[in-house]
Amino acid sequence: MPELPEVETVVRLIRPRLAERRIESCDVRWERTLGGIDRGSFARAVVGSRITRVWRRAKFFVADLERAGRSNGALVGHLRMTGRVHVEPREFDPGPYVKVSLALDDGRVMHFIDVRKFGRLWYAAHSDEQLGGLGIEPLDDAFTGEWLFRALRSRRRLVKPLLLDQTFIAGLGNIYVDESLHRAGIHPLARSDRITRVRAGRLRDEIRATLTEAIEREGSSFDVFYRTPEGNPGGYQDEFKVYGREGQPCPTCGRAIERIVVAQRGTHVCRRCQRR
DNA sequence: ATCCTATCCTGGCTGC
DNA sequence: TGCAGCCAGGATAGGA
Repeated sequence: MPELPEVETVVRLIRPRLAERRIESCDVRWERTLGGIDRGSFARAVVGSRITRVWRRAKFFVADLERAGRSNGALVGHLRMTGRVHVEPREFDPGPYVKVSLALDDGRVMHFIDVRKFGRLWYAAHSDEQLGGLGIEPLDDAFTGEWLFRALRSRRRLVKPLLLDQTFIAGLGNIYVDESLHRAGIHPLARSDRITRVRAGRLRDEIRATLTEAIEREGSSFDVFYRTPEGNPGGYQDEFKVYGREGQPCPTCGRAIERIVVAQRGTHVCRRCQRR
């Protein structure tokens, strides 16, 4: 599923194709993708705008807009589970699952494609409408071991659901939480307020290493859904140590990886390497 | 404060 | 081969 590394990959690939482009028209095939406004309002808001900057926050991608020389809010997107973004020539066939298409002034078209319809492409007068409640960005300098230690201690929750909570740390999803916890030797059912300073520091380092390595590999593609905007799969799924490896040996100790359910999420864990 | 369940969706898989 | 039923999963709302 698209998490921080996948969205970062998407942003890096679409940025050069969107920056400085003007939106000339739009075609909305599934209105609910717009997240609450009707297609007419959406079109009035975005058509005629120029995209000034493309960036990422957590699992959101953002395209800042400007019209008549003045800031005009932003397009804010979330791929949820099966969303994809393509920026392609007019002749490109986006397939049956395209939800919103934005025609650009260089002849290309940005397509928002989504099989399961959970993804969203909002127009926001201010991007904080979607981004305001998010927690710390795990690749920011402010995300230190000491910060994480204190933050974990200030809550009394199971560590995995807490790491998935986007108001706590923004950008991690099921895959990278399982991988980071394994690399840090922490059991997903560990209580957040019982994690020591040393182990919190280790967890911070492993979260950052996991995300950084995944970005280098252009994300993870373990099923048919996630592809880069150029249609290529990512490569990080080959590095998974626990995710999707139930019954297979732990790369560290050889014990069979177990699959349990934590917070209604499939959770992959090595009982020998990960301590509660 | 925290946890649990349902909801949104549909392709793909399992089992008969 | 066909089909019913279940599952995955990010985020959120509402209830316990």
